[in-house]
This record gives sequence, C-alpha cells and structure tokens, in this order.
Amino acid sequence: MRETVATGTGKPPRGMARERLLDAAVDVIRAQGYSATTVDDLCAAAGVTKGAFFHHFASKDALAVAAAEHWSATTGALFAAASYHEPTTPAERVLAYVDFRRSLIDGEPAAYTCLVGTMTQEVFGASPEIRNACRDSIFGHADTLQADIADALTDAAKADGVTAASLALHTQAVLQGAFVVSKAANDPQIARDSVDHLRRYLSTLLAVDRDAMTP
Amino acid sequence: MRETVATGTGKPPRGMARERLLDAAVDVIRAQGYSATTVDDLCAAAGVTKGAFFHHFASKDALAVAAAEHWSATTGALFAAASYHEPTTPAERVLAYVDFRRSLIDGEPAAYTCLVGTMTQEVFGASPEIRNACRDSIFGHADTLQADIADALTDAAKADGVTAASLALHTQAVLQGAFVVSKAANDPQIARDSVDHLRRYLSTLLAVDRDAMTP
DNA sequence: GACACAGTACCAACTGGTTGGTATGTTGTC
DNA sequence: GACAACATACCAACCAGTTGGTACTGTGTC
Repeated sequence: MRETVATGTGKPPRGMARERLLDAAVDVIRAQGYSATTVDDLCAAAGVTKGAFFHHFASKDALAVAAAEHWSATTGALFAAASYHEPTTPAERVLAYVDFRRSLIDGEPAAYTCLVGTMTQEVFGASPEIRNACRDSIFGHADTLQADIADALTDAAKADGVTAASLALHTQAVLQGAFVVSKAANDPQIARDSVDHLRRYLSTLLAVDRDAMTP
Repeated sequence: MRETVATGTGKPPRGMARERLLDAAVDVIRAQGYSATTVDDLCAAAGVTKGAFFHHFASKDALAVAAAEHWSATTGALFAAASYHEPTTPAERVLAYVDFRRSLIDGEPAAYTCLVGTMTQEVFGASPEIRNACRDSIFGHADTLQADIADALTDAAKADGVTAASLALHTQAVLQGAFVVSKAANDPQIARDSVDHLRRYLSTLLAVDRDAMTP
C-alpha cells in the first residue's frame, strides 16, 4: 500500500518538505499572523514533521526570512507573467497594473492580503533580519513599477515634485493600507474602494491620453 | 518615609494600575506587536504585578480590547483638541487634518504608528472581539472626517462616483499603509511621502479654492 | 472618633500546558 | 556505505492564568 506520489491525505513524496513548508507558511501566517503561528502549525499544514522543519530551517525566524523570499519569488513570477505589461504606453501599463491588483482582491482577507506586510508589523521590533526581508520584498516589487511610472509622469506632476520612486512606493502603501482596513472590516470591498481611489489619483499624474502612435 | 505620590522609580500609587497597564500596552504593543508581547512584559512596563493585571483584565485578549478603546479615547481627545478644525471651509479643514497627521510622523515607527492597525493584522484570524474593537477605532475616526469631506467634495468628484464615506476610509487606509511601508524601511520619511500623495489627491477632489465668504 | 466589617486593589509564588528547539534513530538514494 | 532527507521522542524555557494572601480605603454603628 505504499505510494510513490502523494495523493489526497497520503504521505508527501520525499524532497518536497522545504517547498511544502514555505507554501504552508504563506497561507498560515497570512491567516494567523507570524507570532501566533507555531512551528507545529506549519508542520501540520505542510504535512511534515518537526524533524523535517529543523532539517531545512535553522529556526522559526529563518523560515520567516525564507518565506518572505519565497513570497517575492512566487508573486514576482505571477506579476511578471500578468497581462498588464501588454499595453503600449507606460501610463496604460501602470493603470493596468492597478486594475490587476484590484482583480486579485476577492474572497477571504487571508487569501488576498500580503504576507510581508503582515509580518512587517509583527517582527518590526524583534527581528531586523525578517524586517529587512519584508522591506526587500515590498521595495523590490515597487521597483518593477518605477520605470513605467517615470516614463508616464506628466510634466505638471514632475513640476509639482512627484517622483517615480515615491509614487511607486505610494502604490504599495495604499495597497498595504487597503489590506489593513479591509481586514479590520473583514470586507474586501473596502480594499477595492481604496484601489479605486489610487487609480483615480494615478490618472491625474500620468499621461494617460498621451498619443503613443509614434513608430 | 511614606509617599502619597510616586516619584522616580518608586512604587506607583494605588488605583493607577489599570491606567498604567493600558498606557504601557499602547507603547509596548506598537513596538513589539501583540502576540510577541507577554503579560509579564506589560506588567514590567507598567510597574505592576501579574496579580494586578488579572485583577483588572479577565485575559490578555480582554486587555487588547480595552487597549483599543483606550487608544480611541486618547487619540480621539488629541484630534478633537487639534487646531485643524479652525479653518472656515470644510476643504481647508480636511487638508489641515492631513497636515496634522503628517506632522505627527516623527521619530521611531513605534512612536507614530497606529496601535489598532498593528493589532488588526495579528488578531484578524484569531479574535473577532479584538478585531471588532480595532475596526470600531478606525471607522470611528474616519467618521470624524466624513462631514467635512462630504461638504467639500466638488461636483465633478461626486459625478465621478466619489463618496465621502469611501474617501474618509481611504485616508485611513493610506495612513495605515504608510505606517506599514515606513516600518519595513524603518524610515518615517516614507510615511510622510505617502501622506503628501494623499494630500495631493484630496486637493483634486475637494473644493479647496471655493469662496467661503458668504455670511 | 473608635472600631468592626467589607470590599477593592494589589502582590508573590505557583502551575499546567505550550513552544521552539534538540538528540537520536530510520529510510531512501547515489 | 555515505550522505541527505526525513521521523520520533523528548526537553527546558516560557507563558497565560490561578491561588491564597495582604494592604489600603470606605462605611455603618455605637
């Protein structure tokens, strides 16, 4: 009755423990928070034992750092493959990014909120390593927007002191704040409303209607 | 050698334990997070014993609910007494509010960030009671802005579907998000930059220059 | 105004369950 | 058979909450 491939509740195949733990960490920590999540919780969710956990991670904090990097990698791949890069003008791409972020907000808050935003609040005072991993994740994602924002900023916005770096970070701040408030209300619509405000703000700063038909 | 009033490191006077614990909770939880803060931490910060803690609060969670209410009360008094209510037009009052919020962002993140925003992220999945207390605090504060925002919204903004309730909540979301990102970077300037963006956005929606000289 | 009485505020020591982490054994793979 | 990838059993520290008691304060009574 041995199985070489896990099916259903069967034993997971050898060599998958680390990946399973990271995937479980993303889900469980987003739902429960980092401090409230025990190592046993993570092992149970991943279907592995504690021995496997400490074989792959030196400590719970080390897993948190790895989970932040795992989060960056998986979400980075998701965003890199998304269709919001397709429009021809940078302004349209930025707004398409916002639309894409909005479309992701659905279901339970634990499903659409941000792992590193949640962890930041908790470990801020306790673990600089985890905090820096969260910072790198947030800032790294903001960086992927910066070039398009820089290209799309109107002269008026630039004259008003708006910088691409600051605006890219602001998009992340609005999203993080939208998650916090919608978590408090337990209502995804609150988050969508804030994203709508973000979109409206960006529309005033970016050259949305600029002609891009030049060869 | 008896003292009726505690001085320096002396023993605090009788009857102050509850207040001291709530004040300590605001500081310690903002710095460490809720889950990472132990009851002993709070007692040590407040200079009281565990017996006093459980005399006043049925559980650690009960303290968290009381701390959220305490936070609402103390910040509510701060904002009620602030001078941003003085301008004569509602739009100016809203922008003065944003300026006031910006001026509060200084020093360590633990000093300027929001207790209930921090707690929301952590207890969201575990304690509906605390989450609701956090929700009430955030939404209650947003409510104090709603009337001025409603009066200040331009016809164009209203035609575009902007509602005062949604915009009031959005201001809180931006602030919460600014706190998250500035915590990740450990840099208050990040938060100030987002508040500047919020101010610029509000300026486009509110009748800032509307003549208010009617008797 | 002295005094018994009651209730509140607080304290120090303790407890039982939990938690991060470890020591050691077992299984699969090259 | 050597090494990585697990699994099992266990531990010491920690932590929320309890217990049994003390100090102080107000109150009714005479």
